[in-house]
Amino acid sequence: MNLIEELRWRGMLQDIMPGTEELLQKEMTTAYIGFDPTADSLHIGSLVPILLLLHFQNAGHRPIALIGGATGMVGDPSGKSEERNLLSEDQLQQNILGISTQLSRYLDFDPGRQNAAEVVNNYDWFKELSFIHFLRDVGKHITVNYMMSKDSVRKRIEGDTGISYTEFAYQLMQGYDFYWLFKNKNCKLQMGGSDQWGNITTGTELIRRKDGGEAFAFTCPLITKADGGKFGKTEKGNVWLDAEKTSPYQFYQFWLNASDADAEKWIKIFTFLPKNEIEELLHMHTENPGARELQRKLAQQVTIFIHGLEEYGKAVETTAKLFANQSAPVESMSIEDLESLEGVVKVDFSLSRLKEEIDIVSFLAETGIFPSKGEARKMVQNGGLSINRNKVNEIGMQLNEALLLHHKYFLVQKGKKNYYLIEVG
RNA sequence: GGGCAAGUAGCCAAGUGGCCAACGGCAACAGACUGUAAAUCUGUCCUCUUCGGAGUUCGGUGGUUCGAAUCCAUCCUUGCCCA
Repeated sequence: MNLIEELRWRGMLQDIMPGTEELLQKEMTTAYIGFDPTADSLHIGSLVPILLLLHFQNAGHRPIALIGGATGMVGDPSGKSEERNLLSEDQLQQNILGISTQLSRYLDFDPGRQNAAEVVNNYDWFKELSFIHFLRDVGKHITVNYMMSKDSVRKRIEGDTGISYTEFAYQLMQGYDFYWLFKNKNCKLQMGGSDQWGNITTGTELIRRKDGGEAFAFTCPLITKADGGKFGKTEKGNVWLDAEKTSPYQFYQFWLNASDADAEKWIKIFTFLPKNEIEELLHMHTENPGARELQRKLAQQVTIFIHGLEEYGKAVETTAKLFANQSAPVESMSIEDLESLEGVVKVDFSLSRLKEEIDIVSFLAETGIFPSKGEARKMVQNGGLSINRNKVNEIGMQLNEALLLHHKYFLVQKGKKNYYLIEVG
């Protein structure tokens, strides 16, 4: 299977320009994908582009990850129904740093390799480009009519929020990126999410008109959930690649909780498992979906890829302790079990405060598990709270030392899946 | 610069002087059912609360009124048309 066939099989190919496949057969090709510095860490939404670059590199081609230091200052209108707020320059600097560090972890930069990966920042070429030169060298080649026909622009023009000149010009900047890389890095291919198609084709158009050059592109479908929800969100917000923001345990849990339909698609996209192995897994899953082997494998592969084998091991262990035998009495958990729960939110609580006898609602608010007593109360009244595996049925329940596990801990559950370990001392 | 229209909770959206913390839908969270799944049903969903209430909201500011999301003035933002 060549690269394109493989990506097609994995469901990672949306649009592709004619000639792209031939190009990839013919020569070692350089391709790039852009990453927006909208936060100081990548989240799992950016995982797909990273994986694309890796597949690309594994197929013997040369990947470039572009960080949008310049374009991030402007804002991409694609997929946005409203004008965006600009990030401060300080914030951007921080984000660029965070993201480039992360990217370097996942791609192979070994200079001994002929197709070693590279990270570039488009600020490096935009900082020297004056507005006048940009207008003369870039703007002159693309008509407004052409720019307006792009989906991202047209939606905003037809909608009732409008689009600023700044965001309108965004596609020209991205187009220029492609042109610059084409000229300076012999980069002939751009990849990206399907929402980038319009921006990408502005680039190939610019290369053609300005230089008579031929450039190529393909895009990957945007990841969706079968139930129509947003991909990559949990009750805690985004799922980040940064272990500080989303612990490996929480990361593992995210994938483990994938629905059957999603897991079937995601196993192909988010793992590098070969076709025959995936087909076997899918078969097993159809036979017995309740075993959730597919979700387990998916979570395993992605967690190992992002956080490594060791962190994966801890995540599985924690999962086993918390979920394997949920009806077992909480006493079956040893003090070691509790102490080694990795990635579960841990909170310290004062023993003297506990000795005063504290009602459950105040306790939940004071530990920060809930932002206010009102919210804690609502959750308890909804039957959504357990302490040491016992559902709290009474709003006025008092906590005291006698209830501590191993004289030291409370295991608090918010809903079924969110655990907190409170250490009292 | 002139004319017209619009701005309501995370989003969409109803309300057009008191019965409005504001109909409805989506999203989100929890419960039941299950497989830590989906679908379905139920509850919660501005903030705080001693669960009796209290406080702050309907682009901003000022005003009319016993009383304003609703009326008036003015400013801001956005769209459409004209110059």
